[in-house]
Amino acid sequence: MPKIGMEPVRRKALIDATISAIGERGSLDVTMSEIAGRAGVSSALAHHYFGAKDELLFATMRHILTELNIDTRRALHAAGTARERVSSVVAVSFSDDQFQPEIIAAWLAFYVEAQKSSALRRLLKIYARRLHSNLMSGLAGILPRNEADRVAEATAALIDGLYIRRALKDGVPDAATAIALVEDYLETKLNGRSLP
Amino acid sequence: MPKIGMEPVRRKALIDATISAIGERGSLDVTMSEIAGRAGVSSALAHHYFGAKDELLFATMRHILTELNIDTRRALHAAGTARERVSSVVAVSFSDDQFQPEIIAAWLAFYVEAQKSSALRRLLKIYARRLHSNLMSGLAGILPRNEADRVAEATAALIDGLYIRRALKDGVPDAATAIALVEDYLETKLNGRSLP
Amino acid sequence: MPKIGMEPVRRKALIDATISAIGERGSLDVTMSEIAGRAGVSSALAHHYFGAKDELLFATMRHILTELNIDTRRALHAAGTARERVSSVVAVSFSDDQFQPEIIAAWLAFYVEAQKSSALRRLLKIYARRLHSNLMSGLAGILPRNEADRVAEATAALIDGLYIRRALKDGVPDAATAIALVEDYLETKLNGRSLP
Amino acid sequence: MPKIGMEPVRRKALIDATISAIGERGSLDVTMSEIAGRAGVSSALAHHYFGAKDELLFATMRHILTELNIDTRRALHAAGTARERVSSVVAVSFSDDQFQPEIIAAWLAFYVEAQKSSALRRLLKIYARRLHSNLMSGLAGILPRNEADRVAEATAALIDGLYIRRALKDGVPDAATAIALVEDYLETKLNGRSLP
DNA sequence: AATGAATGAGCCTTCATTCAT
DNA sequence: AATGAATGAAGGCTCATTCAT
Repeated sequence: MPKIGMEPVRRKALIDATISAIGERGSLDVTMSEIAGRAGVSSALAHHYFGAKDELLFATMRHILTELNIDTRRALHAAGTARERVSSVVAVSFSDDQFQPEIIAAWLAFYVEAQKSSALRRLLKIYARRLHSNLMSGLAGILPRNEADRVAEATAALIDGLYIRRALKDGVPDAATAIALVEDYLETKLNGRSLP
Repeated sequence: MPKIGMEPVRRKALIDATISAIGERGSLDVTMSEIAGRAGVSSALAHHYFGAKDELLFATMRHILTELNIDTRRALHAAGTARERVSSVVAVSFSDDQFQPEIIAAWLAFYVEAQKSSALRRLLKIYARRLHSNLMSGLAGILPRNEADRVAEATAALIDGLYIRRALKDGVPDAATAIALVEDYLETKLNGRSLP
Repeated sequence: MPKIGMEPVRRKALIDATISAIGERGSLDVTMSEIAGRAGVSSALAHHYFGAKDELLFATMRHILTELNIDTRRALHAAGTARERVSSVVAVSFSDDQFQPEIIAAWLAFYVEAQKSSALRRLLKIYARRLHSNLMSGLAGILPRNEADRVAEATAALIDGLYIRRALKDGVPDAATAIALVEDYLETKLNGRSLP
Repeated sequence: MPKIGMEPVRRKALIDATISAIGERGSLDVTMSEIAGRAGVSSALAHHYFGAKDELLFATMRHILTELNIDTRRALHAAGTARERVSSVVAVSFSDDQFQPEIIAAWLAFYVEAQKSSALRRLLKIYARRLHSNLMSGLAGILPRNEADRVAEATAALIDGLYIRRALKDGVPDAATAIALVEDYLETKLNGRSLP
């Protein structure tokens, strides 16, 4: 077997391993050895490719955000009406790819870490801004700007809130229930409304 | 004067120190020495009173929850109508005592830690249940049980979501805006409704 | 046995251990564990008292310099004439306490480390300045300022040079020979001279 | 073009890179990667040609010594009288090629490393012996053997001492001053002397 | 001839925890 | 009631070195 061009393979494996490790431990308190072990390589190699733990974590968060963004783009593209745009954004947030224990745990852990790391904070702010603007891309066609803004804000908070509650595990809303809750809110707010 | 009856004083000081340390660092990654230092005692003493770091953290979370509960009890007691009961629960969540950076950071950090510690998880579930039942104590007088349940669920998620978004700091909703968002949601859902 | 007031004891033990470790290895490439082990404590304790390896090394160098300075002070105090002052400075440099393998090796190693550490460099410069001024305290009474300065410079270089050559071990000048060489130089330069 | 006969080119490049790396860092604590990088090759290649770091360092020291020896040979060849021979040896030691920060730092670093490595120690002893015999090749024509030996010893120590002091940088003797100091010493010792 | 890939070993450092006083 | 003394255990990171290509 040729051993060339391994870099992208290893990077991907390490990021995946990071997600699963964080998911299992439920926090960023995972060792580089643990991560490297899951990826089937030595911890030295993880350092070789990412320089430091911080950077591996950062790359992982960025990866998650990128995936979310890709999914969202795709969903928005498939949406027809403004109303559908809004729903599709919500739907992606609770899709099987996103709303799974490991990703949720990672998400939460990164929120905490963001308190210390300005790089991570920046990343999460980008996510927040994107979510808002994605929601607005639909809401702006239905409600007056002002109101649309407020509804987008609330919807985003609702999504994050459902994520955090999901983290408590057992008993709490599954994806379907979560979506229903958000849609119910949207329905109430948008009911009978539509810009002329 | 003999130094007698210091225990409650030290416990309180250590818990306060824990909150402020967590608030400043933004995570539970604070050392026992750091906490003890803030409380003006040796780390050995912290162990003497709490046994282990876990237990100090646990006691701290319980303290925060207890405070929240006391505030809520008081607010509910002062509320007249069912509608007021709902609003008072929301108001307490965003009161000056609760919605401050240190407490928010601690809150978030505990959510993450709860993934590992079942004791903490239990505590947070109690909080979730209490919040739900407090909201229900008002909503049940206005909406049919089923619907009330759903609104309570959404309201709780909304509150938590606003907390988490506040953690990203700058620019994000202050207490007044946060309350307005929740109240707006409630208004829409309860508008014109009232059990006969 | 009471275990209080150990700090000065441990600091001393650790510094001594550092000197002997450096002396044996012949360089600063000694591990904290090695040093701590020689001092009969854990490496964690070494960090507890000195914070970091750098600081332990720095403290060690300072210790050596301080000892040298004390010895020199004492010798100068005992010296009668200006000529005797010069000789006493030289004598101390090659005294049993200073001119021993361990100290010489440490000395040399610190010179190298000084290239990287400005703190150490400062320390060694202080040593150089002190040596010069100590020599001058005698020479100034014998030669005109200009010439005295030059002789002091050469004497200092000679001393350092003999140290470095001693580091190569076996065969090379022992203390007596070293002193003889320096004194021979001084004799030639000072012969028949004395300020009126 | 086939890349043939690269060996000598690479060896030279690696040795030069080693000197400059050591000179910059001020110690032998340079990584193989750093050295290889400076030479524009991979660290694996450095191992390919030199086997191990030790050997690269050894080869580097030998290179420096060889250069010094060549320069000295040439200078001695050009010298007419015995007195000139002595001066030419001194002059080479402080020539632009030798008395430059990088070389001085390397020199010093190697002295330290020699404590551990007997191979290096042997090398430095050869240097010491050569320096002595080169000086003697002049002094023996002027002073009786005994005295000549002593003066050679002192001169060598003086040279090394001036090197070490130069390592402390700023303010300390430049080449001209260094030479003046040594020549002044020689002048005093040789003044009016000459073997019949 | 040359290198990317990979690792084992080791070091500094941190920290919760214990214990004697 | 309180603390200084002390440590074991563990983690991040570095680096010389090897190997397959």
